[in-house]
Amino acid sequence: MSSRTDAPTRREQILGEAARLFAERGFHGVGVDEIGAAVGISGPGLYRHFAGKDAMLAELLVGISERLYTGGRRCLAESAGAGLGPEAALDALIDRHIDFALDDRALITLHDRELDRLRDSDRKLVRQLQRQYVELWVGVVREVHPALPEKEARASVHAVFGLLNSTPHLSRPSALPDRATTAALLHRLARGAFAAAADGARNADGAAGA
Amino acid sequence: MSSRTDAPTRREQILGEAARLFAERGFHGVGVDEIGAAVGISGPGLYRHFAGKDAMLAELLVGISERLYTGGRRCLAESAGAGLGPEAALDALIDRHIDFALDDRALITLHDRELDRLRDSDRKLVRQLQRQYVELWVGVVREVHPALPEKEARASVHAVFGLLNSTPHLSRPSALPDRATTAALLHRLARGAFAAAADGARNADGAAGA
DNA sequence: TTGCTCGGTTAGTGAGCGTTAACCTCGCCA
DNA sequence: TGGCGAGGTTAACGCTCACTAACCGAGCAA
Repeated sequence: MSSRTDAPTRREQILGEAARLFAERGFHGVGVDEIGAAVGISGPGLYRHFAGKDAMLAELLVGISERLYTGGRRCLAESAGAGLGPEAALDALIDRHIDFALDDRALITLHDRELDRLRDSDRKLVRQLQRQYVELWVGVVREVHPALPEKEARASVHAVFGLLNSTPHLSRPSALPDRATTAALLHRLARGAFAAAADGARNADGAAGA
Repeated sequence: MSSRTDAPTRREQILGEAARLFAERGFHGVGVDEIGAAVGISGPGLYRHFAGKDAMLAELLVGISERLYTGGRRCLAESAGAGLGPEAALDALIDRHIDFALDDRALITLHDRELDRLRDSDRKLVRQLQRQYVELWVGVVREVHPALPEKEARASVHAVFGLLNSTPHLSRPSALPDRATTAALLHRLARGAFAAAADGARNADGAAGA
């Protein structure tokens, strides 16, 4: 009984600020002194909590990949457990991902920006989790849209991730409508994209001209 | 009579390699020696062509922003000149952006990743060009889908950029279908996304519940 | 020939930064 | 009360890296 939005431990506090700073200025663009200052201690004090700057990034990236993947699995399990069909499952996956993109913008940004700064083993782990997460989506998308070939489904999933993850790239978030409207809009965009991909694949099936 | 895929000048060669390297490992992750080595000269020889590392990044980012914006304007002008409607104009914009995303993957990656490494004046310029480019799209999208409110149209355009720019993020491009198929797929995804955004906006107009 | 510019070279410098060392001070348990 | 570990501090080290200095050889014009 201690983890749920209790007072954040020092480690968590550091990770949060590090994520924000890394997302803002890039891993190499942020010094340890800055991270320390952001949590009120200075510089090398961080080494009481982490082995080094790399370790912070690794923990962030592995953490988010795991949360995305296990969260996605839980989504599908719950949806199946409730006897719902693939449409509802896809909706649930999309909504969960949108929550992530809107709530943890910094982490989303890091996720596809700083992956190659990791040690080989960590990078492999993150890549594997990402792949599994993608395959989760591909499976559901192809249940909803059986006409879509697997390769195109996978490319579509990647593209929709780009779509859903686009809001953190905005310079000033004030340009967005309120959260609920934005979430609904992103959801519609994603569903519409998948539907169009499948539609086009069906039409192009026999007639591959203009 | 000297620029069109003639032998690339040294400057262009350097810029090309720098773009590739920056995209791969980030601006701070690449040393000048590496860039030099990539074009066969070593290290400080670059300073005969550029004032510094920053200048290369600036030229790359300003260059791509300008090409996107002026390219988009030309698209619309040609489309209007041919007496075509907004649907065709939107298709042309999308296709042009897809060409960009597929041909200049490195530049697309840099474009939204390293913008804050620039001097203030350059960053302002790039931001302004980006804004103008977005507004180009917003105008056309709202002609095609008048039901879509401006704020949502703008957010949708940003999201679709994320979608179209997603392919460079792929670890290995071999996962994609061939270029023509990919381009067609991306086009369908983008159009489908816009259509769904507009559709939902129309439906949600009077009934804002579940 | 002379001499200048263009585009290289290698050596060196100075700053920034991740990391470590050495030390200090609470709070707590025996 | 005495010790000790957890979590800080400042100082310093060493490496990396952008950039500069000094030099050089080809091409070419006068």
